[in-house]
Amino acid sequence: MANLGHRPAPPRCGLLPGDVRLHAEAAAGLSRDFRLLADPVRLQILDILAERGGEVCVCDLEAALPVKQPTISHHLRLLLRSGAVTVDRKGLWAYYRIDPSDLRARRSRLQSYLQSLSINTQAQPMEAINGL
Amino acid sequence: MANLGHRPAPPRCGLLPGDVRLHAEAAAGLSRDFRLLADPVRLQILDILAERGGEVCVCDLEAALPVKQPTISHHLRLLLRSGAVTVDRKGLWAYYRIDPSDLRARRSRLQSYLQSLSINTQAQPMEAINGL
DNA sequence: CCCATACATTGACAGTCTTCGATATATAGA
DNA sequence: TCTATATATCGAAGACTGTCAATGTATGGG
Repeated sequence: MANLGHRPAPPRCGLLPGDVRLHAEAAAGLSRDFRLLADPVRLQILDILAERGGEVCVCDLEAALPVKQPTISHHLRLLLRSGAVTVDRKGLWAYYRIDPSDLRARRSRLQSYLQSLSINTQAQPMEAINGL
Repeated sequence: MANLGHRPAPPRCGLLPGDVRLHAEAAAGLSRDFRLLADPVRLQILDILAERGGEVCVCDLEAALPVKQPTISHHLRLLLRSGAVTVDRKGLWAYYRIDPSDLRARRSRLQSYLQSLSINTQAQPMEAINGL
């Protein structure tokens, strides 16, 4: 119905129906993971938290980063709500730290997506992927 | 000059000067990498390109994805300008494919950042990291 | 109590991003 | 040359995001 004589016989145009290997739901979840890391300030916050594991208060971050305190609190809330970091409040201070198990899970997800991208670009046969 | 008697002796507040392990420039570059992958449609496009390595035209993507053709062209342009994909125009069709070496470089960058985050969260002594 | 400090929250603004209709460009068959 | 198709581009609308001043909340010293 789509090829009535005017098309120059496209090699495989319109062959994909509506189902893709990575369906919309999984793509949305993955994109959320990537989006959390798609901001330079958040990347720096996580780096500082990792560098000094466990004894970083907000004022430390404020001193080290090029943004004001409300902005840092905003980013920390995003990191907190996504589960990437935890808080430990002591007196006036709030000590944030990376949640190691969450980080592992997150890295595993991103890695396996990026890995799946490169399987077929290395000129490997399809059978190697279908086994996953 | 900052501790004049009213501060309850904060453990290490304000210790970080202005230099962080991950400086702003590197963080900006990394965040650009993550941002490219921070959209579900782009993730699906890359997945489809990887699944069928090399013979995917825009109309294939249009048939498989939940967005209209101008949107797909827009995302393809972003992927193209960042170097993640290449085009091969033949007649009416444009065949996009993943650039394997760019993908490798990109994955290596993201991986080494995520790796650096987890070193200190595994309860390792500081000396192990200072050696890097 | 009063005050200083650390951090959170609010509200507003500016910039960016995604999306799509409309339109343009290019290619190829008749 | 005329028409149909594939893709690109333009322009605008709407949503989302990062930023910060102002303000609120809680804690602790004097």
